Amino acid sequence: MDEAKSIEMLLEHGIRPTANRITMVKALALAEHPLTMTELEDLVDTIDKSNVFRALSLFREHHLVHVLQDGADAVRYELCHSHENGHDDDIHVHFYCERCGQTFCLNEIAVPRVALPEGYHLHTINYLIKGVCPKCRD
Amino acid sequence: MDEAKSIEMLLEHGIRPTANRITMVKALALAEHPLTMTELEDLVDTIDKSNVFRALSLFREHHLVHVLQDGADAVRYELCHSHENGHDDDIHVHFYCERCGQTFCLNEIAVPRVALPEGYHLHTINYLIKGVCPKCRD
DNA sequence: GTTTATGCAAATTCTTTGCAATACT
DNA sequence: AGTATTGCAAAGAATTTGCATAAAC
Repeated sequence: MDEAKSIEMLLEHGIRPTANRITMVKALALAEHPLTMTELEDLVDTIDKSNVFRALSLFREHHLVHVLQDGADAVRYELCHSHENGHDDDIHVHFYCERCGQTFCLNEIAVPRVALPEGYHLHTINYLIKGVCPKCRD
Repeated sequence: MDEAKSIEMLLEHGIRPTANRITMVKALALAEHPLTMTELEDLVDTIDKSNVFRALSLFREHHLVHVLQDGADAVRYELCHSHENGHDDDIHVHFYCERCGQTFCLNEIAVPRVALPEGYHLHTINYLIKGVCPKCRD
């Protein structure tokens, strides 16, 4: 993702596009997988982890990233690809390979909905499949 | 859950029923919600946390408990209610209330399946809905 | 008597906060 | 000037390991 696009994304979400934040958005966009905070820290290693933490919190609040847990109980962050109404509309299925430990986005697969009991109000859904990926299947 | 039932559950999963483990199974069974390791530690506070940790790891390996993440990115443990073929068959929907922070098991709602791309092998699914529960809805 | 489980202490890792310095408007 | 952002350091919390003792078989 180029500079201009990163800045645009930040502005769209009401976040001031500082140099660090732009760097972080680019790193998140480049990674094919959702990143842990630690992985992101390593990718942008000029930026202090406290700042990475605070920026990610900000991104979350403004729905620029969403959060998911991988099968190894780690928290991972991923850029939201759509965000029309304050909700995360791009809730898609994630796959965690128990052999290689990688987390994949299955962007093409939409999360199936369930009928919630009376009174429950849905905001977003995390759908994570654990298993073995094609590469590890052999 | 009574002593005998707890022992039976442990034995069924090939785990030696020590006093501590029985206590832990009872605590997990009594709790209506999935518990974090810390919560379980507090419930069984005569047992050291290292032992709680090791027992939970053992329970996981033997599919006596399964793991899920709540909406606050905490790891929670819950007794498996069925376990016929080495997989968790009782994969049901969980609901995390963003207002009160509680995690509910919606036992009656089965997790809908998706068609996985070629080569992916499914083992289990985590389905977590985040939103607002009836009590917090007012 | 050998293996397994336990408690205590401590190491590790991950997350979060305080605060002074810097950059932005 | 005034507000927002940043880096550094350090605090806090959660998880994990080493090792010596105790319990189970």
